[in-house]
Amino acid sequence: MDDQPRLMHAHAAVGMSGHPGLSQHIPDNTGATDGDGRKQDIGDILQQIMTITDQSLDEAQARKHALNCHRMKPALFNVLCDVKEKTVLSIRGAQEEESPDAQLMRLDNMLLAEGVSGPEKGGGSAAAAAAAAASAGVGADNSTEHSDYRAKLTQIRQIYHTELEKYEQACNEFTTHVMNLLREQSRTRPISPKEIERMVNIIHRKFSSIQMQLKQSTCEAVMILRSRFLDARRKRRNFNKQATEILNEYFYSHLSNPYPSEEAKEELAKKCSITMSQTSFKNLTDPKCLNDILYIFVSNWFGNKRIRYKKNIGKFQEEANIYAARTAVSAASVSAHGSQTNSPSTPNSAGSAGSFNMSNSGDLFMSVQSLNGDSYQSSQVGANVQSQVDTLRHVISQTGGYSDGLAANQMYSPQGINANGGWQDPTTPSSVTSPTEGPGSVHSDTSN
DNA sequence: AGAGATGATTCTAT
DNA sequence: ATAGAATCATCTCT
Repeated sequence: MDDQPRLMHAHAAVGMSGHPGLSQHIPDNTGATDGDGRKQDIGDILQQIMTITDQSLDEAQARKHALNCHRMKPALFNVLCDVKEKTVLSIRGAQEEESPDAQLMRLDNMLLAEGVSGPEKGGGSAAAAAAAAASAGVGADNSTEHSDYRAKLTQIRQIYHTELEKYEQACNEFTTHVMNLLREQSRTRPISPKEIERMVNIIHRKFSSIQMQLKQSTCEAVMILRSRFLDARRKRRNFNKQATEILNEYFYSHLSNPYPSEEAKEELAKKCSITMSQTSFKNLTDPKCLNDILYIFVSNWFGNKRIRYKKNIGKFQEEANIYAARTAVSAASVSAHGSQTNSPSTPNSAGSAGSFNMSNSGDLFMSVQSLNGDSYQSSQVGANVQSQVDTLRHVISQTGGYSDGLAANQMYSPQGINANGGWQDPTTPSSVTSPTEGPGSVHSDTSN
């Protein structure tokens, strides 16, 4: 601290000796013509400046006035400004300009993507909207969740904009205030306009770092909101029984190629939506939205089903038998009806409960029919499922010569599952596979 | 409470 | 873009 006066002394003395305009004033100053006298004079002035804060207010005011009126004041002021300029620059030069721009840009981009900053739009980003749409189908109170999400996002948006406005206003106010203050003080201490400008920059930087914090916490809030919302997506609700039956029936009746085409999936989604809309999705009023969601559900369901069936065929055997038998029963009933009504190709839309509306009777049943022609008796139509299964097993074991367990296995996957356990040509939609199958194929899929 | 079932998600390959 | 595979997370049943 005590170095400074001496430093100022030295600088001032050196600065002034080289100052072209100052030498003119000096002889008038005290009447002294030698350099020592000048130094003495400046030293006095500086001394007065240094001690000005130690004095009482009145005294100080008087001194201030005296100093302001002093003839050498402008020259000294300029010199002090120069000196200060140089020292301040050398101090600041090193530490300025580390750029937080990259992070700020990232935050800005994110806020823009999330729909917090930028033009107002309904539900935020595409991703968030998709998440919202997907999750809207999950819970019973899904649409409430959806609007909840949007409401919270709007809330964050509002808070962000309010705070941003506040910061901007505060920044402007503070800048103006500081500028006025510095301008005011520049009358009594060496403050150049350049320095004021620099101070304004410093203030802006400080405020922009605050702004960055605001942006950061806004981003965090959005992330938290989103993660909470995405978590809600995992909250699953099982399909109801009818919907599962619809899907299972399709699956087991297309076991050789359980890849429903887009249209088939849409139709399955529609079928499921009838039952689902009354239970799990009763709050989802938009049928288009419901179908879209169910389409995804159907896709998921088939994906899971295929993989799990393939992994453990034995486990699903019983289920396969039941659905095969059911299909057989309904198909037989159609066929029986057909022979009576002379319309054998009529699709079974009134068959077993919840059955998918397809003209196809299913792989298994077609196998049985083609293999056994007249052995499947219409008198058995309406008999209980178990007896149907037994009959079918019996028929298969007779014609195929497989043992019971193996027969069942072979029953459902003769054409479809290859040695690797994969279905043939999984990418081909089931609706277009049948005509290209081999001569021994009995797969018939005329749905859609 | 724990096991198993099941829908959803993510990653990789095609 | 879609399927398979692995995995996660939740639901349901015992």
